[in-house]
Amino acid sequence: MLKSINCGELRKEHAGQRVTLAGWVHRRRDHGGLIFFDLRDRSGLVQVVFNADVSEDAHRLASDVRSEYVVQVRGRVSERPAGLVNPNLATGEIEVYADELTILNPARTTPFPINEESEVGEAVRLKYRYLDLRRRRMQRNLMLRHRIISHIRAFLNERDFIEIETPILLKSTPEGARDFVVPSRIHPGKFYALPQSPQQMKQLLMVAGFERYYQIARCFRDEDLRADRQPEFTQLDLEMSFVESEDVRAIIEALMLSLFAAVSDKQVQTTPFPVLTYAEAMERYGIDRPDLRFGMEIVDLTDLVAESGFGVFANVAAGGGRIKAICAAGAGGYSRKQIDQLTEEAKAKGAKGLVWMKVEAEGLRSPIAKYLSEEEKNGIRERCQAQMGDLILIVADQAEVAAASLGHLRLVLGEQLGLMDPNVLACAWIIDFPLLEWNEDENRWEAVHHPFTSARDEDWPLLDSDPGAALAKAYDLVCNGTEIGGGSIRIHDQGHQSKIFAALGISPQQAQAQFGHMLEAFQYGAPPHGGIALGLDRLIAILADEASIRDVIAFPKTASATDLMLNSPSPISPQQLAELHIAVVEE
RNA sequence: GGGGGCGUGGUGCAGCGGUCAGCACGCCGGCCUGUCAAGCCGGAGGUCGCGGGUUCAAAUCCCGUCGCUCCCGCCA
Repeated sequence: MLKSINCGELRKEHAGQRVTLAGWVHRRRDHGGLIFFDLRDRSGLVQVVFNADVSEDAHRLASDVRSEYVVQVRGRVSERPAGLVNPNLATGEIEVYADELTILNPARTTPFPINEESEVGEAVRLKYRYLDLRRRRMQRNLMLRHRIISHIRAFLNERDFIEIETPILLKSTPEGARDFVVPSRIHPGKFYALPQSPQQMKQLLMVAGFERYYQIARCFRDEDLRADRQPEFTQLDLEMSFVESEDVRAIIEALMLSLFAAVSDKQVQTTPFPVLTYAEAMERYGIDRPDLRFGMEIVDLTDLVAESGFGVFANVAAGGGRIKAICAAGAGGYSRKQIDQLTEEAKAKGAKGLVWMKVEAEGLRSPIAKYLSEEEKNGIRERCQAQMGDLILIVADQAEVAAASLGHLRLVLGEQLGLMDPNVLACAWIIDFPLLEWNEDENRWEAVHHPFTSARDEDWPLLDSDPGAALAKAYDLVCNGTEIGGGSIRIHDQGHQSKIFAALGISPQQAQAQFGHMLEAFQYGAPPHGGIALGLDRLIAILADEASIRDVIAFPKTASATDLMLNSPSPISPQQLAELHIAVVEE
């Protein structure tokens, strides 16, 4: 080893010891005859002192050293004199008097500072990702990521789960996201697909009798990117045999609580995690992944204003729509401009307009106040539990539009009013999702979760009569308004699976071609089973207080799915193309 | 596919028709034995992303384009 101890581990009790350190020069302070280095390795910083009186050679060499040089230092650990202790440094009670310095490797001036937390444009960070990763923020994030994944493995191993790897070269399926495909050299014109998730494989592992499987699985989806979506991302993929929804949720909830306690100072808002039905979430929060760190729930005013003198309310109510509201506590002072912005936000989600009411000493102040009776105004105020100084926002529209637009406004206001406490983890389960949803464009039913999801036992007959009303044995885990996981109890018999395929408009021939292996497997004694997949990047980002999952991934892609360091994707040679039987078509 | 924001020395930013491309940090040189964002003195460094247009005059206005980013669509 080129070092005897890590920089950041040195403490007062090491005083007097002779040590060898190796690391990067974080910062250099040159006082002429006296030179200080902050020497950095993964463990942290320690101050190294070069005194011309101690070693003239080392001191002379030290004056040539610059930031980010890789050096080896030998010297004696010494307690700092009184008054020279640095309380901001873990190693601040000591320093190392160097008598020997070796430059292991010099460094060019870096394109951005490594030794400070200043903002740097993301393009530059990504081009020099290896330097960005040297900075404290990314070191911290990736070490947190490691601790989280280690904890998950230990927790599941302890509970008899078996980690099994599944193929990266898989088969393309029509359902779901766009596949990344890999051409076959051996089979002209044929392609593998990268897994969107190991869904089918993990079910087949249940058929194989492993009973409890997990995998830290890389998944690939060729869709457009977002702050929380990368073309490749990591899931905790998990599957269990002989379980019901509650069993899967229980083990994941226990895992989450144990994980949070182990790696985070954040407070879990509610345990056990609240369980909301999808319908309830949509009704109260206008979204299927509500941020439960704050209230401001959506209330329904339809019954109060159905006969209102305000024509819009009466007409919407008469037309089968709903009049819904949220009450933003303390936002009664919002300016005209601020309310206009809220109106734009509501319109972006489909609302035709936004009615506002300010609760003031003289009563409700609102452009529509004059059209409302005292009874209506009092009713609204009471239903909204509005206090003096609050702002009530009302949308009258089809139920879905009213809910979606108010759900969006709720998040905008939650942000503006500072209601999203970053030190709180508000987790919840969302259950009873619809099994199917109607795809207008393709004029057919689609699986909401995936085509292997079981309907609730009592809902199977609905597939024939009212497919949209059937609810699934599916569950999502939501934390602070982010969906961090989803799963379901699967279908484990051929009959139900065929019924789903039929409902999805997949012919028996198509089903056989695409999913024949699954249907066949179900005939050989498939156990009842279910599982879940957690988006680890999102979970880690929440725990790391990062807004983008790029900041918890070592080498992420840009929003346009490129790698600025590798310059990928890139063309391949005509020889490679020929071998793969691929012709590139110029557009 | 669509909409918004940004692009100016190495980094972060200011300048948004005409003195002037400026500030901070960094970098280079000098001085300096107790700093820890060391200090002091001096210095170098930019075809203002790229292309076109408007104008007597463009970093500044317009069009296009490229890159980064946020959002919508998309993401079983």
